[in-house]
Amino acid sequence: MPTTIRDVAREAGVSVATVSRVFNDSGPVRQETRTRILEVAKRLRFTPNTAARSLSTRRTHTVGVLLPDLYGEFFSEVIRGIDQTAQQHGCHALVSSSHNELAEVAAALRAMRGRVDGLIVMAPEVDAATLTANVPDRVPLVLLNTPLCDDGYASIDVDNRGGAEQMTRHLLRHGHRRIAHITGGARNHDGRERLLGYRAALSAAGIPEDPAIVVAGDFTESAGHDGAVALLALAERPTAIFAGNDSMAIGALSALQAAGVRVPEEMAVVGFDDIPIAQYVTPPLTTVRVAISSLGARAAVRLFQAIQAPANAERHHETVPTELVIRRSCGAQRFSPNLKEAVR
Amino acid sequence: MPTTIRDVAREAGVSVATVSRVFNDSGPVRQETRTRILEVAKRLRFTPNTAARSLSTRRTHTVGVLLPDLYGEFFSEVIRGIDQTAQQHGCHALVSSSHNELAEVAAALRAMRGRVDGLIVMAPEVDAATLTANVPDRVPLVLLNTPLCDDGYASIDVDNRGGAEQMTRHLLRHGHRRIAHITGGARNHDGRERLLGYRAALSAAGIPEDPAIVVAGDFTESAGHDGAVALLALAERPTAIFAGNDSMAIGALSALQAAGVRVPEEMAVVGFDDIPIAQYVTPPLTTVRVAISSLGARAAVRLFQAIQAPANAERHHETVPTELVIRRSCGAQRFSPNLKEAVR
DNA sequence: TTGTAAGCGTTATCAG
DNA sequence: CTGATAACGCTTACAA
Repeated sequence: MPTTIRDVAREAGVSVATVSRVFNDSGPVRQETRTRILEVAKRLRFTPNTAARSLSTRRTHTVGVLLPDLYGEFFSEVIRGIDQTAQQHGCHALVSSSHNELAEVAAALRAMRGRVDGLIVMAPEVDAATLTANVPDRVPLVLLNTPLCDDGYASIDVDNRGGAEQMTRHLLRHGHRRIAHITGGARNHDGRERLLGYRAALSAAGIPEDPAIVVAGDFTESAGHDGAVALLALAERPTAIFAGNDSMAIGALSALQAAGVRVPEEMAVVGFDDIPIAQYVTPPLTTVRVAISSLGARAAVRLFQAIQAPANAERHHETVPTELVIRRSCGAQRFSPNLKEAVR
Repeated sequence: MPTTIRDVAREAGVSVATVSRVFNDSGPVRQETRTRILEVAKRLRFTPNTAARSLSTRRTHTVGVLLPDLYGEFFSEVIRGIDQTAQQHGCHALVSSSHNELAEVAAALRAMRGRVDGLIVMAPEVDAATLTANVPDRVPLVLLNTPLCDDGYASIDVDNRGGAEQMTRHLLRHGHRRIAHITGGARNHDGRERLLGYRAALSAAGIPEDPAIVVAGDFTESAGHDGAVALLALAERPTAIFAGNDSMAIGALSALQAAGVRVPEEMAVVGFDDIPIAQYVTPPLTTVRVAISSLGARAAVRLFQAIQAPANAERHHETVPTELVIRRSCGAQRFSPNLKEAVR
């Protein structure tokens, strides 16, 4: 039996309405009354009941966050960005992770119904049908790194294609002609886009793609490791490995190290994401920087806009730019001596 | 105006009570009636309102998770463990991160009031007073890696001291006499415990601690990097660096690499945690394994026990064991050829 | 097996 | 400036 607004009202000799006004700054209350109420409330350790409040106001002050998986640094950065922004808006983040199957996403979406004021969905494999079938029309939605770009949803993603293209061009510029790619999986949006960027750069340079050096991965270190092992076994080895993300690049690095292949002298290795640890591996990783936590923050900001003004919320797609970060693993640092980028 | 239980009742020609019974499997309902109700509910896309439900039942089906910060892989693993367990219990995780200051913890704690059925608090610097002042007596609580061990709270932590002691002994056994330690910060519980373990092993071996080679860190890669740089500048260098966690060990590795100091030949480097990436750095990192995600899962399991049976919930302290993982960075692998531990 | 109706703790509308 | 009181949507005795 926690203290209720009624207890406070009785004890302070006022009505519940007045107490409510004090706690919500709605309507006028005489200063004297106000302090008395606040005093009583503190003494009684009163905290408004959230459920009752949201039943009445139809606001939960909670945003749902659907994540594909919680592995690695990437997601923890995203959550951080979201959570910080949410806190600034006096809201909480209800997270639900490990959803890779479409059915799981659907279930998670339904489970969020009524618990949240809005939803940030990061499901690289989600489709519009699943979304419309499981999200009530009224809850604002922001999509993060999903394939749906112009279907009338507010969405944000990283410039995967542009970043991958830029990285590939960078390698080409430094003389590489046989550049391998370890993908993020055929069904993953980010992975597919990065592959497309890689291809675009290659074809722009008039280099035909060799399927033998495009190996399938899944964004884990072990996939990167195995991918590199497979590439090393090739009769005609590539001179550079472009991993679909940093985790795989680090896995590749370890495989090369174990095989005695020097990086970058014998093989250049580059990644994507610029996770915090990237600059601390050996050799420091050349990669494509994505401002991960600001990606989350940006999604949250747009979500709150939509929550506050559902009517004129823009449903457009937004692309967060990427930036090439040249460190030592590509062997090209001397060409662009970006010294600030050296370890600390 | 989303569909309510009343709409469904009217449309199905029954009372709200019956609809409620169907949705909660409480009380008997004729099969025929049940199907009809379910049909109508589906057609009307009815979802029970969570707020109303929890106002009535006093259950939120949500557990709060308070985290000190969301950096690095460690926390994302913890969340994953918690979330998975929560999902099994039909619950959600409300996470709140970035709380390092005591005042922030207090605020976050208060903000969770009434929104959660229980709380998992991971605040390495929290004290009993803050807790009791801000958590209603009734909500079950599980403490994760906090200094409070026997104050009548249910708590779990890692065997920091034992693990650190074991690691230090391992280094001693392999001939090291001058072992440096990069700490996790004086105010951090885990960091302090690990330091204590380090000291215990040294003193058991009759080696006096040299304050010059115990440098302060904060669990970030850059602290590890800077710590290693400082150690290298010493007139009398250590022969081994025991970093308080893997992130710092990786930072140290990068500093040594940059300074041209070979690991493990000239300097052994070891860490703590065994984050997923540890086996993929160069050289693969010798460390102390903590089953991180099961740590989170374990906390969640105990929390649900307490939620289900608040009366006889055990308030004891639980220590999760650690395990020495010997890889190459300590230079001792030949002594215990734990080959399965080689990369993949 | 089903219905009625009294809460659950707030907010908000209207009077005063 | 303050007080009654009707929602808000659901659960749950208690009746039927």
